[in-house]
Amino acid sequence: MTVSLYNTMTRTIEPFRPIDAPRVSLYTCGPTVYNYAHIGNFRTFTFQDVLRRWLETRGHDVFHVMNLTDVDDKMIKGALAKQVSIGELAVPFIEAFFADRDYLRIQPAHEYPRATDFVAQMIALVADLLSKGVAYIGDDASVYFSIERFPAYGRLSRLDTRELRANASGRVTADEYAKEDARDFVLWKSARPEDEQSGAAWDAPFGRGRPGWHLECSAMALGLLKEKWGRDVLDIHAGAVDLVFPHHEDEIAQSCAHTGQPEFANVWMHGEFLTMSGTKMSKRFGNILTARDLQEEGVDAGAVRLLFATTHYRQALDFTDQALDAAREGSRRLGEFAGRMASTSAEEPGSGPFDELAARLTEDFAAAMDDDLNTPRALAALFDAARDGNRLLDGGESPSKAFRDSWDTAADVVQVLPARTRARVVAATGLAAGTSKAEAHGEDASTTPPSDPVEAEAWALHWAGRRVAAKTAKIFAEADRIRAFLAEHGWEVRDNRDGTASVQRK
RNA sequence: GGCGCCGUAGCCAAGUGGUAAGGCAGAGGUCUGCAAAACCUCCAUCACCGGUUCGACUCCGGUCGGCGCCUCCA
Repeated sequence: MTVSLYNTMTRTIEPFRPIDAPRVSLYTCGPTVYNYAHIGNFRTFTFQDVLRRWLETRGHDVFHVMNLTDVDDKMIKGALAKQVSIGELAVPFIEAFFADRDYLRIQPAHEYPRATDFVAQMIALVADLLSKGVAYIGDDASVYFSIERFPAYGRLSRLDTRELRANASGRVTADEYAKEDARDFVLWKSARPEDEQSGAAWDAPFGRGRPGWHLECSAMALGLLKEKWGRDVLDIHAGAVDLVFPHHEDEIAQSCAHTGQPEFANVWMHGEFLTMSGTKMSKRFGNILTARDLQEEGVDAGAVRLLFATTHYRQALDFTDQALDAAREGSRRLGEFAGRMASTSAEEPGSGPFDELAARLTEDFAAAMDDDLNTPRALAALFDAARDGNRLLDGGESPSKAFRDSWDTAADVVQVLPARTRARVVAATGLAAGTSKAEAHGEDASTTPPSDPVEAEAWALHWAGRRVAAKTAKIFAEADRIRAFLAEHGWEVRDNRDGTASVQRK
């Protein structure tokens, strides 16, 4: 079996054939760093993360580039509002983006080129397009790409089959267009005073100005790929659906006109939107939820990723509290099982039934993922394995190495387990490791938890130990009282089958 | 106006021309001092109307409803 992916260019799912296997070049459109990225953005980045992880699991050597857009209208506007340069505006938001990425357990790309670091390459690209005659300088001194002189234009978004309505989205400001054809797009915008003021203007042979939006991706993708592997065609280019037109369409035009290749990328992948109460999450609608909002609410990234993974990446996903709660609970259950399995000895050879489970999990998970990253089905395989695995554990079977490996592989690709899977265990004697005898008798047991997380856990374990002791002595009222007391402080106590107890922060 | 997507149980969500994965919630059990966890059982006929077919949720046509894109939005 090989991985099959839906290609927006052909509108079909096709077997993925790298140009130079096992090498795979992956270019994904990153954030514009004028603000915090919202979870709609991160849904896309998470889908790309799953894509990359699965390709790597399948043995591909992935070279992943994600650009950071640090020069465009929004950057300039934001910089002017804060009286800083676009470069200064970008720094904190890039840092925030990386922090959010780490929170969501998205693997770092190999390269995060900033548009402003590639101005020289972009200028060279524009110069080349001018010399090739597919670009021209308009009346406003900006440089435009001529659609007319690039007949292949419009293949990705099927432009030939539709008619464009001028400014149908109402998003175009009153830009005067000094273009020969309404569909021509800008490669290089001549400098305006506000560009100069925010540090967004560069000298170029064809006039001082700044790059058009689409230009950076072509310049950086081609530049880095050439440097890395000497190639000028990408294996996969991915982004969200709103980039199909015009962004990716224009990238193709620029890039192919420059390289002379028939394709800029062999596979184009686009993720659907995340909506909030049914409408697209967008800064312009004000219905924004950021990753850090969730983090501050104490939502584990595993739950967020499970929520994302329950819907196929090409389907719209409506973000609701109820859906998030469901994902939290599911993630918790998977984590519970993983924790149970981890607490069994890995030394034991494991039982046959677990080997059968392993075979099924491996096969079902891979089949689902190979089928255009069908994460909902892949999760079903994971949940099946957890259920059946729990049943085997209940029956006293021990997990085999094959099963552990299969589980770890699957769990690693989707990353839907909670970060904290295991509750610490306190022994049946009622004494946690390191607990002194005096403490066990309660002389200096504090009734308020320490603020330090490590000490707090020791504190909770101490009380859990006292509860076990009370239970052993059949003083159930005391045992119940301690459990309620710990619950008040956010700790859950659980009795295990073997007479031990565990604590976990709620 | 053009192009396109979607409508499956209380909620979320896969899926196949032959009678519907999985998750959450709910109900009833097993276990348990209690609780939790875990496991077991139960819980849909796939928006509506026509058509094609031996047979459609799955194919075709239409209706209704929701959503996206249409020049710098992930």
